[in-house]
Amino acid sequence: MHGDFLLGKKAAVTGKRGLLEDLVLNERAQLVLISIIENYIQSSEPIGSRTLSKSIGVTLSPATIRNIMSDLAELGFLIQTHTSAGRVPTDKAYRFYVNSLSTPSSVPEQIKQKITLVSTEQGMQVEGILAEAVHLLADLTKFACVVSTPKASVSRLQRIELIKISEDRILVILVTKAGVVRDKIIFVKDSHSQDFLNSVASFLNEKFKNHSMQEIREKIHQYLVDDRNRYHDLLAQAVRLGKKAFELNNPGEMLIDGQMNLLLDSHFHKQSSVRSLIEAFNQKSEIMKILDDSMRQKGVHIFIGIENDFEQLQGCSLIMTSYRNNQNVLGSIGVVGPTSMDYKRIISIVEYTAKILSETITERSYD
Amino acid sequence: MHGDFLLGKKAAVTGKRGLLEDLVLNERAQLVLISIIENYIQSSEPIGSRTLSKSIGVTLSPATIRNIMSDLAELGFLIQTHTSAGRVPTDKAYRFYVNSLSTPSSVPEQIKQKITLVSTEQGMQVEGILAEAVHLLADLTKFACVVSTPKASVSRLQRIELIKISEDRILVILVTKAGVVRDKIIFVKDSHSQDFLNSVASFLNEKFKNHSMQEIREKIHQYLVDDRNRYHDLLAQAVRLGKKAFELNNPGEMLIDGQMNLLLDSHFHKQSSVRSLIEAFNQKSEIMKILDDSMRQKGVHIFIGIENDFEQLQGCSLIMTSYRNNQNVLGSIGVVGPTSMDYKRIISIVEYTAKILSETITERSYD
DNA sequence: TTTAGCACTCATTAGGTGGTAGTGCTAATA
DNA sequence: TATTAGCACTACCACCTAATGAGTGCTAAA
Repeated sequence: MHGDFLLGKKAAVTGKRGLLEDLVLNERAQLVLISIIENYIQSSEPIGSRTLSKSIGVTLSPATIRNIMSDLAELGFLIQTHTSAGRVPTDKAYRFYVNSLSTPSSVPEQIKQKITLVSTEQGMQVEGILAEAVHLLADLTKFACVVSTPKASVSRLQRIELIKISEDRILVILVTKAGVVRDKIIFVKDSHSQDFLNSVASFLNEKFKNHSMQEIREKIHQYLVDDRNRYHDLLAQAVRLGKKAFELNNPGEMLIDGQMNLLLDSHFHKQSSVRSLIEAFNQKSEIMKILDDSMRQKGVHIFIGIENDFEQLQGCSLIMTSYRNNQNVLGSIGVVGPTSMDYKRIISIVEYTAKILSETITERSYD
Repeated sequence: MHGDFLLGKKAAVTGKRGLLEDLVLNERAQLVLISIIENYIQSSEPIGSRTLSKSIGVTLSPATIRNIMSDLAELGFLIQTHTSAGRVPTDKAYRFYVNSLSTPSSVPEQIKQKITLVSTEQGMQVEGILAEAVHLLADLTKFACVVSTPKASVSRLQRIELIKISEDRILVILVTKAGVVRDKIIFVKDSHSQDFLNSVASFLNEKFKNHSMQEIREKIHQYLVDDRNRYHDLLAQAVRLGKKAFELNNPGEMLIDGQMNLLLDSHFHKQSSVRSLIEAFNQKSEIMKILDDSMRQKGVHIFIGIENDFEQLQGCSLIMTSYRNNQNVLGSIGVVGPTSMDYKRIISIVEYTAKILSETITERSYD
């Protein structure tokens, strides 16, 4: 066998197309591979040597290309759906392709103009802004898009308010630094006066402003186990109410838009079963995990095919990135599409949308 | 022609199957029609005379049935997809069928047990409860389901609260009688003290408790045009803030669940284009209209095929009903499915779910 | 190292066949 | 008169077949 000839000399590695890490292909092989991928992204038909030899810039006979393709297949970049069909890029090929996109392409001015969020003008809350952003993204990409709402546990307290609305119910309002307002109702056994609630609230505000919900919960727990506080009545009551008020009842949520887009995407039907997709979207928790993961890392995060851990989504690629305010990373936003998506375009759109979203939310923040 | 023989004598009209209004079919024709419909609902295959002659209770030869079918077709209850195919019910037939379902069938105990809302236990707000209800409904019916959130304009004020969260921002909390909490942030030019906001809030509470948002807006408008109030500073300020606070910024919303279910329904692919469905769900406003309409009427509301005004949904049937608290109708909930759905079953499930939802929300109300 | 040529594979398409489920019509029957 | 049996006819469907064409791998020549 002579598949070795693709293994580039050092010269190849320093070629124009920035090669990364362990992938070593000579320049011509790269050209062919990228050409196949870009063709396939456009047509979603298997690419044959003859077709390629025409569309590729360099003059190479179909036979030569066949040799190269054959070797690329052997290295796991291409597969055939059947003998005598053209070749189709594998996940590995897309990974190579995405890595080779060194300079992120900028968003066309025309699309930039479309990426604006008008919900702020209508005095909408953070959730409303996120809903608009994810809808916009779905509209531009024509794929399914997801966004996670700011995590309650990491967000820091700007203000808490307790409002008596009936004898046994207290409305708790939490405003976080990020400008998110959460309300919930807690039920109490004995009635409290509004005055009392006010002093509890101001105690909690004073004590916990700027602390994260997580921290607050821990501190309250401390108070509760600390015996000495039992004797101070107001404090004890305040802490007890505070415990209820800060109890996590809002598991991080996510918004989905454009699921249906996937189903009429021609690229899509060829590779993934509709049924598993539906299951995937019904079981939000798994997608949440992926969103959470990409919150922790900077920049755009790309999962191609099997690279994500969620089996039902392994026929898809995910492009995720985080959004933030001045101070903190708040959540992430991204798209779910076929592995044969137009990465260049989608990545740039996701990136730019997240940027606009971040700016919009920063305006709303109290940091 | 002898199609006339289906036109029932008066005797037929008083037959067991309750016939409504203008539809006059003799008993045997009804039996055949209903039999066809029920067969088709089950199999979603065109029904032929031979098949029917076996499955139907009465002994009728295929030839006789053919005669009846031919006449039913002439009257617009059946169509053929092509010569020599069996017959398929039209919208008119389903309408007849639904009307003939005089006694609403009860929900099987087994399903009743599944229809429970657990979100209340987790201290969730009304929106959370609605989300759970619509998800449940989608799960049970395997169709797409929608629910409209309580209309802001008709809901009545329980309590308003104004909270200063920064120099130029005030958080407005509105609690309605139905237990819905709405928050929004308003921006103001000059800073107000919290004490001032408190007196404004208590003024507004006193003045407007139990009034609908719509009424409140009108009254505020009155105040503003009434010159005399201008000289009373507190009042004038309060009214100005109140105007901002009560401004409608929350257009009635709706939640959708289970859209994807439609796409793998076998009945469905046969009749409606996926594309128009997707458009339908992207353009929520039209579905909102239908939900609004069915809020105004009592009981379950059924739109079969072309009976709804929204072109994109005319391949579907909609089953809608309202939910309420003790005092008011709040919104509506329902399903969107193929015209050949199992009406008996779906109607009863929608009805029962709405009942449970109403009970759950009533518990949350302040009426 | 590249290319031309050739034999081969396999999906897709079009045409043809028999079987089947359905119809409408007519004439016989109860 | 209402019902039924019988028959000719239609159209879909599943199956086969042959032809087409895009693609491959291999080999030998340039």
